[in-house]
Amino acid sequence: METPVVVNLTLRKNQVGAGCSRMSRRDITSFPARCSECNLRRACLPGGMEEREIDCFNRLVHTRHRVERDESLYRAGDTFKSLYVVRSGFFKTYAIFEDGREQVTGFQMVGEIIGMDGIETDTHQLYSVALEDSEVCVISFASFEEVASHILTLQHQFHKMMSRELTHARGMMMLLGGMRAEERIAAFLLNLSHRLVIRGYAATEFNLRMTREEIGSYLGVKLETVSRTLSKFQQQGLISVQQKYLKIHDIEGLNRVANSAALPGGVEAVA
Amino acid sequence: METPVVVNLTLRKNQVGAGCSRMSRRDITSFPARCSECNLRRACLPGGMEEREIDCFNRLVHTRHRVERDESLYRAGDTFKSLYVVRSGFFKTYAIFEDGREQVTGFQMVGEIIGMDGIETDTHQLYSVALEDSEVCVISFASFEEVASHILTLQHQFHKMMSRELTHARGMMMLLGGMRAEERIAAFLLNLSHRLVIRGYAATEFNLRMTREEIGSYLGVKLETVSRTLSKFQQQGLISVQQKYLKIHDIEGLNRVANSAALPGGVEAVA
DNA sequence: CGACCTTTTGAACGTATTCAACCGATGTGG
DNA sequence: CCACATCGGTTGAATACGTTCAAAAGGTCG
Repeated sequence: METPVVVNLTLRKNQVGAGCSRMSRRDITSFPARCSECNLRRACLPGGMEEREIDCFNRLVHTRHRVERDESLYRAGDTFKSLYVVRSGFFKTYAIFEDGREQVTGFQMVGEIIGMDGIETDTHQLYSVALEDSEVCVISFASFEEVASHILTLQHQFHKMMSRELTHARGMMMLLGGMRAEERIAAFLLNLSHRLVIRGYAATEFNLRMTREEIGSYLGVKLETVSRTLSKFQQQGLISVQQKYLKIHDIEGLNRVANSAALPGGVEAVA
Repeated sequence: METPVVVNLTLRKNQVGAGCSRMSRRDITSFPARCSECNLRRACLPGGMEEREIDCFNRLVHTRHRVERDESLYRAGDTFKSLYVVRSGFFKTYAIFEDGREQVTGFQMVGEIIGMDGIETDTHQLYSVALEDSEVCVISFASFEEVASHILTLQHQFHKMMSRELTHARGMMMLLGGMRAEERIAAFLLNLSHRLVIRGYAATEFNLRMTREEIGSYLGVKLETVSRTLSKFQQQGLISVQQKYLKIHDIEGLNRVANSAALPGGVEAVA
């Protein structure tokens, strides 16, 4: 990476207007709240850093960014410049097969990082789209690497986050390679619930932000199978669903369904 | 990572004898050939580094290590201390479900890195086993991070390698989530072939180092399906197989089978 | 309100799994 | 060195799971 370390406020400036659903310039709100005051700081990149270091890191976060529902954060083929941390809202990433089929590769909620798919080739491999009105913090990757080389904690934290991505991907490989439809869907619900709990939300009651088709695409089953399975879980009294609204009645029961082929490391590692 | 940067020559010393197939001390050959003279250097971690930097990096590689067929390089639960680069031979990594089932998560050949599954938690998540007599270079990760903070090229190269791991894992997610058995197996063969070519081996003729069961586990199908599919490919004149020996007759034909659901980025990204 | 999209549910179908038998290669011990 | 046990691989037949096709209901948004 030869890029000089300069502040890049005009993020993706050449791409505005390239597509109908791209981010437009007015969305850029210059200067976010400070990282040291952000309540996501523990889970975010500065995790484990000292006050002084966080201030230093803070300089990397040039912009906060609004992304409306159905807007792209980036697209496959876009030049990779930045990582994004979800500050509010909900995203999906997906890839497109040559034959046009779309496969969801992940859902990201508050505090999670988006954009690592661009690091290898300096070009994004995936599409990232907001599933609801959202906000992200934008971190210039070149600057980030520069700073990380001065702050070992940060470097290590980043390696851990990439490693966590890998763990997650591996969990998905195991889910897709070794679990049946019911198990996958149970694991998926438990994972969602788990991630919500961590963020202080209710564990057993939430709105699905994605469609059945997106869930199915992510889990490697058809949307009809998702629908049928959710109905079945409802009949069994494990959950209740009406459209996007989902309530888990028997988290232990779901665990039993998922755990008939459970992964070591539990729910975090899956889906 | 609070670990002080010290040379750790007595790699995994407390674990010798813990299991029957562990590496034993006599396997440690102190000091390998120099990285700058290694013909893997381009593809390996020092990729893109200058002569001077490579020398610096070279100091990280404390030991070369023999691992015999069926021996573990590490096991899930082991403390993570080092990354390993395959210098010769062939490995598989796998995870074990709670119910005892084993799932292969990857095959590694010459020049590929093993061990990143330990970074997140400082504990290995996977098992790594040699499928034939092999040799690895051992890189202390703490020292590595230290050095990487001084050599931006190295840091960036490492980020790229982790990112490549992610790309690969994502490719597998797509393969497992979106392809049918025939497609998976075709993609797998093409991927093997591709990786061999890169390393200067014949593209169309090689010995499978793994069993049908391991292939199946990796691809999310049963061993019988692997066997049947290989037989079918043979009948179609695409390949010929006898036991482990495999010859590809029609690489384009295989491509067509795999490409009925091809991934963007081609064969590299898959399997 | 009407058009469209998402979801649900049913029935027929197809692919991969399961169960089982058999073959061949490999390796060990008498 | 051969006999035998074991492991890996192949192949067939029955089964099960998830898909596909189809129709209709429920929501959402202009």
